[in-house]
Amino acid sequence: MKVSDYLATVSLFRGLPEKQLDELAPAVSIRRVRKGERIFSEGDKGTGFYVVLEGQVKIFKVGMDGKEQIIHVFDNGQVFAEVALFENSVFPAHAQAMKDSRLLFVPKATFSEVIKTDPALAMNMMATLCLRLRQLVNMIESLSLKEVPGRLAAYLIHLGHEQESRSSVRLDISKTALASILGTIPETLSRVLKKMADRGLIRMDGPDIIILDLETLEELATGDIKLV
Amino acid sequence: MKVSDYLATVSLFRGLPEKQLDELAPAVSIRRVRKGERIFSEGDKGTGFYVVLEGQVKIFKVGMDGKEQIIHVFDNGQVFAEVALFENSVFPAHAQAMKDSRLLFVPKATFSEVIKTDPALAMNMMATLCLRLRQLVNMIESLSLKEVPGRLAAYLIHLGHEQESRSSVRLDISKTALASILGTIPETLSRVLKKMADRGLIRMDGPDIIILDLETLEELATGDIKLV
DNA sequence: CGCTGCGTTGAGCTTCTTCAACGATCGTGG
DNA sequence: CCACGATCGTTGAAGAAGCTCAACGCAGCG
Repeated sequence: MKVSDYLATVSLFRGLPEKQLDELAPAVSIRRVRKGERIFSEGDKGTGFYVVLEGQVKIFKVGMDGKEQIIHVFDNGQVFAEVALFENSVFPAHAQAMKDSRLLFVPKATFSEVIKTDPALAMNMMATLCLRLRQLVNMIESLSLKEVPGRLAAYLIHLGHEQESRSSVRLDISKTALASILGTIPETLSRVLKKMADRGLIRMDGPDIIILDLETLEELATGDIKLV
Repeated sequence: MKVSDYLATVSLFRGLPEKQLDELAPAVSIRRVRKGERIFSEGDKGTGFYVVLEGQVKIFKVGMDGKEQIIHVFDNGQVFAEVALFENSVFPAHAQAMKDSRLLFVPKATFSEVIKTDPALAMNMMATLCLRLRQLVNMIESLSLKEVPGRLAAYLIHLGHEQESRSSVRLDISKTALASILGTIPETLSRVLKKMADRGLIRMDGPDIIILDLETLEELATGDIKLV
């Protein structure tokens, strides 16, 4: 598989003429990282951005006590760290592989050249950035306006939509990581999950969660009811 | 003052050839809103974006109990609601004037035309979006990793940098609004401010806050110490 | 086999919110 | 000009939510 074929599968590059892809291809490189390996750290100078070819990557901040807040988890085909391209400054958070992964690295200079001359690529990039903005706004809403059960319910529903399965959902991450995404700690998540199971809203089966009562979950997510 | 002169003062349009500005100018309109007036609501279709010529605008989400989380406050010269341009969908949050304001409205279609043909404008726009992204990431960090005193300390320091005054800081918003920005409620903010004043970290004087002990504030912001 | 990381459970405590009340300020209308 | 209501900020007391700390089971893996 050629590099330009990889590029073509990335939504960021969708619709780009082959000519442009061929221009990018020779400059990109593939980086393999192992589970747990740090990809970059907050404050590092951004020399380019990444595409996840295979594996899983988390973007996170660390509080002074060591507690992690996961900002984002990226899977196959997704682009991350584009922020570094436009502010010629530094990464705002850390990136670490959650599984053994293969990443495509696109150097800033090369990409800048292409994007300056290609409005379509610029439009794609802006769409990607806007999508990300939207997600972060929702995350802020969740963190500040909802309690943990509400956030969890929203997350499960979201996951259900993503996996197009109305009844069963697979967590593709550890529960510790999920806790961090939800802005809480494993103990609290465990208790909330248990409570949801007790109430008959879900059933747990290892990495799978079976949604038994979607309606009540939705009421939890909107804050209409509480999980007392 | 011509419309294109207004446009030239906006950082988003900085460096644009006059020709492009003239192209935009006839399509934009000025909208006056009064304090408290809703500019758009979450879920509204985005038909364009805005520039604050004069006044102050807040972007916020509302929890089901009516509690507000302010995502952003925009003052003179700032652009907001650009998100609507690229996803042809809806606004992710509400916008409301915090003071009587004059806004410039730039319709989506016009802007899209120009941006497609002008890489410089596209680059500016991406820089704006990335800056916003960065701010939101920091906000998420704050909300999930720091306690209220830490968030407040970080906010005051940030304000000090912005206003380039190391000792005195003016809140250009109500304390209720500040509470919402910090993801808390006025009562809690009031107590924390009082505690900081008691500890000799700050002194309050109406809308001004005098920073007496920047060093300790910074330790609070990083979580090194607590405000017990 | 023992180690390590993950998940779970319990007890106590901190932080923040809720609810209620009150003072101050400001704009408005009598 | 004063009185009134509304909004904002403050303060107190009580309660809820989630965090910390500690302990333990369990699985995977060297």
